[in-house]
Amino acid sequence: MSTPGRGLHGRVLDTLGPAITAGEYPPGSVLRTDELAQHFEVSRSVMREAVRVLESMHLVESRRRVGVTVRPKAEWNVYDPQVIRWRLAGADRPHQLRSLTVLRSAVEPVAAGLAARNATADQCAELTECALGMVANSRGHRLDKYLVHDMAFHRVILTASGNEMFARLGDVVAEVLAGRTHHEVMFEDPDPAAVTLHVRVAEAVRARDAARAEELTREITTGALQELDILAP
Amino acid sequence: MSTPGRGLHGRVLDTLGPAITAGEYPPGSVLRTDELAQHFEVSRSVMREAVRVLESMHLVESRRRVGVTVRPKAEWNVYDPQVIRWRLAGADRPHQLRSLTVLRSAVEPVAAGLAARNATADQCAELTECALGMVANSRGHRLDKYLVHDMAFHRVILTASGNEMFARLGDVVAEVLAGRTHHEVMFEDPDPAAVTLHVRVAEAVRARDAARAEELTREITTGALQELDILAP
DNA sequence: CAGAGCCAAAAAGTCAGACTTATATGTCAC
DNA sequence: GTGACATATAAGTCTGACTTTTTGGCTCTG
Repeated sequence: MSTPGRGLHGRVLDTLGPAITAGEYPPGSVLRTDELAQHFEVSRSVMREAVRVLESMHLVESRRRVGVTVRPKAEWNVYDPQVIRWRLAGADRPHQLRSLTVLRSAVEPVAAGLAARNATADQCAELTECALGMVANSRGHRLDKYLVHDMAFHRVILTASGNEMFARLGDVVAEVLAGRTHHEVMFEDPDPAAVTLHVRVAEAVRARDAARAEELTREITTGALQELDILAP
Repeated sequence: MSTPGRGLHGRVLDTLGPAITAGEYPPGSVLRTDELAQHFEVSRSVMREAVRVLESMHLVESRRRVGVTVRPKAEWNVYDPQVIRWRLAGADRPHQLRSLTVLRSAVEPVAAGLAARNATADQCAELTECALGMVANSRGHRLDKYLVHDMAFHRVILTASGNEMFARLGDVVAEVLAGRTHHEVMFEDPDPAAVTLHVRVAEAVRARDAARAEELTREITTGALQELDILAP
């Protein structure tokens, strides 16, 4: 998923990015390129490249005679996959997870509706395959295998919608689902009702029933939201 | 909105970014840092910074011994405001506009529902103010003033939802609305029905009626979609 | 004492050149 | 043909000198 160590500047970002998104340097903090370069033991050129990347994510702003200032959270490019990963790895993971789940609840139903209209035969087949895979691994503590099919299912839906903006959320959704399985409380087998819903969505898409696909997906995402409310009311 | 000329590397990006997103360099094309530096008449350090930014947007990939290769469109960070702006300014503007409008149709209704739950008194007031501003400028070719209130209205909804991911779409929606007014066919006064819907959304939010706010907003975004279908069926 | 204007320091920005490192590709022996 | 090896190439890194912008204080004046 991630691309660790793609150059020295990447190594710097791997620790500076998480530090900033975790609020270690509060908004308004001023950093100096030279000091950072010394601290990370890299040349100024490398440090400057790293700062440029942070700047393009709107995490910081670089101004002459003042330095590199951390921007308020509200201005960050929260859709940048890198930023999302950093935040999911940090302290406000729960908050981030909730935000993303709400986003899912808005996007996925509409995407499913579009998928019912636009999915190719191959995509329909892949969808049912994923759903069957979920069913097959829904009992007996096979959470890992279940997860693989679950992620694939949602990715296919988003891709099959035919909307590039939706498609690009595949990674995000996958990360949310993985996070739920690995870090949150999910020891037991998945909810059978949820599994059934996935199967029915696949059927609806195959049957080109957009309204039903949308409604069923809405039930899935609503379930995901409720799950969060139960964990952290 | 944009930040023109924030350094030499920014100047380079202003022409190289649009060129890439416009497909001027098709996916797989190989660029060389040195050649680019010469072409733009900047030093290699500056060019490298520009490349790093493009890389963080997943527009290109830089590899040793190979060069800077343009990535396939499907991998671009299409949520990056900068990328969105570049694409809106380029050839696939219609396509981008459609994608964004579909995204709006998914997000805004849910955001409105949440706004009805979470909006502060101030935000409710601001919302009605915007709606009234729209009404006041809905007749007599006052499209510019109407647009200002329209953009503000949707921005307030997205912000008041309390979801940071939704809030960050304020700029995008504003740009879509502005685009529709300035570049697409919209000589006449706005549809009176749409104006009324905005007023009713404001009322619903004030009345804390989430379901109604969501449904009314869905009608607004559906209208926006139909508008596109009429223009380019 | 207030305000305008000026000066100097500070930090980012830019450049040029030398050197290092990874790696794609071609070559040669087997 | 296959594997090991050599080579060329382009990115990556570092350093040091120089430029530019901007801020904050200082002075001069009314």
